[in-house]
Amino acid sequence: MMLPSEKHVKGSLPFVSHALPSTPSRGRAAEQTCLALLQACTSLRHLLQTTAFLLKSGLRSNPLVLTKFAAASSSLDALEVATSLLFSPHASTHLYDAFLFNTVIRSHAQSDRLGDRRLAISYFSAMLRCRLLPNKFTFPFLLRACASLPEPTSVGAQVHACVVKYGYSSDPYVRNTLIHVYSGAPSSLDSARDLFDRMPKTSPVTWCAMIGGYVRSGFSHKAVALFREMQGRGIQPDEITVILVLSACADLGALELVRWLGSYVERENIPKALPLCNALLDALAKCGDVDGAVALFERMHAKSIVSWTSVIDGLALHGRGNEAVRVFEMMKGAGVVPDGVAFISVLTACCHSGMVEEGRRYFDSMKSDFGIEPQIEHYGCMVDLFSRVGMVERALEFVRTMPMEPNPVIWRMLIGACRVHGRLELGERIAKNLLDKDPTHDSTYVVLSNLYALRRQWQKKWETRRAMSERGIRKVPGCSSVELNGEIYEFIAGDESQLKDRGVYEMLEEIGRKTKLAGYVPRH
DNA sequence: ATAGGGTTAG
Repeated sequence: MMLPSEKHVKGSLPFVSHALPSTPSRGRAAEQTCLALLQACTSLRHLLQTTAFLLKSGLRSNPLVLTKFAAASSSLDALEVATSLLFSPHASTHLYDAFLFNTVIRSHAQSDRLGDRRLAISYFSAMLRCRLLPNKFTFPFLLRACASLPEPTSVGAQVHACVVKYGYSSDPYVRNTLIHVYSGAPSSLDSARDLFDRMPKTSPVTWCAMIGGYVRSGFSHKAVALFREMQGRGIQPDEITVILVLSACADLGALELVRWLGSYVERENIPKALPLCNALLDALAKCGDVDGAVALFERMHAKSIVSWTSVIDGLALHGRGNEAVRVFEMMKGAGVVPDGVAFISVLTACCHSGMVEEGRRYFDSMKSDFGIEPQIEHYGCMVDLFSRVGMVERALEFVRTMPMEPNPVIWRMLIGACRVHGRLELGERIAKNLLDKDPTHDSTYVVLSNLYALRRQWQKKWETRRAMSERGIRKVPGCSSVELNGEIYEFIAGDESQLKDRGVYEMLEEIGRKTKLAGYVPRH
């Protein structure tokens, strides 16, 4: 039988397994064939067939083939196939090279499974154990894995030490990625900023790493401030900068800046790729211009699940639950399959508009129609839904049937429901329980002491306050922001200093008067 | 043969 040539294999896509020789020859021809087969792999089955060929041809010690094999496995989401071959007891590790490890590390770093990303770091250790030197490509791959761990800083700092040890600490790619890693957690934001400030030469990527870090760590106003600094230095924001700043605006409600960014994109002819349109759409909706968002949505020629979800969420957030549900149904009608995030948005819509039975139906349809296992956030939506309409028993029953341990967010929703609907003893029991589990959370104390105040149990209220201060816990003031004439102001509960002279508090009183006139009865 | 920053989430 003739050995299939590279041309033969490429021309016979999809895979033709009968073209495989039964007794493959060794050497260069086998290598070429295997590489071509790997390139043509489009399914797990192809990959396994190619693995069989690879083993039969004695190619398991060929670094080039192994590297391509790792890359092919990665794109087929079959990392374990690659690593079980690469790192089996029969493998001859002395033939490994840095390129192979880079490929394995990159594949694992890109995976959406947390376990894989942790493995990326293990493979780096394995690389060092094989006495291979990491090169300039290794660290950006490795740091990307660190950035998406739940604890980016601790692992990141260890990798940083290696960066220094192997002499890559002045490489701009590595430095940008380090800023990205450190800026992902509030505890290491200062380290990130320090690296950023000491960058000899910045690129738009450097700015984005820092701005994006502020957004991810929940410091959107700092993200906007840094964006202003960037503009002040005459650096042109690129597409990704705009996306990040829009995301900060969505958080801050900075509608004027959103509109400015929209016109900037038009003026500078920045390509309006889908993620940019989605960011603009979401920011408009979150900042209150839901109709503007819907208009943009209708103009967009390409829409993804993100676009639909942003619209649904925007409508839900502004109390337009019926429209949100209608858009969700339109999305399904358009053949877009909802994911877990889309379900959160439609459940939020039901929640904000009191649609209990609709919410229940959507919750059930997640699993039955789409095979999506509800996460704790979805259970949270349901608890919130029942709680808001006063169905405290039903909320409690729902929590009892949850397959996972309720988180503090859910307990606090229940406490809120108990308080609003007069189930004070029950609320007290839950709050005390929660306090035992997590004695460091500030607002649990406040909520409990307010419950005592409602029942006129002043002694207990005082004791709760004392326990709080004895444990050194202070209430972090609630915070929001307002945009006035293009400036963004922090708006902190109990601190009137910054906005005193700007008519903000007069406006607040005005709003308070109007809501009371409309029939609102304030409760504690 | 291989690099850095990116949109939705009670």
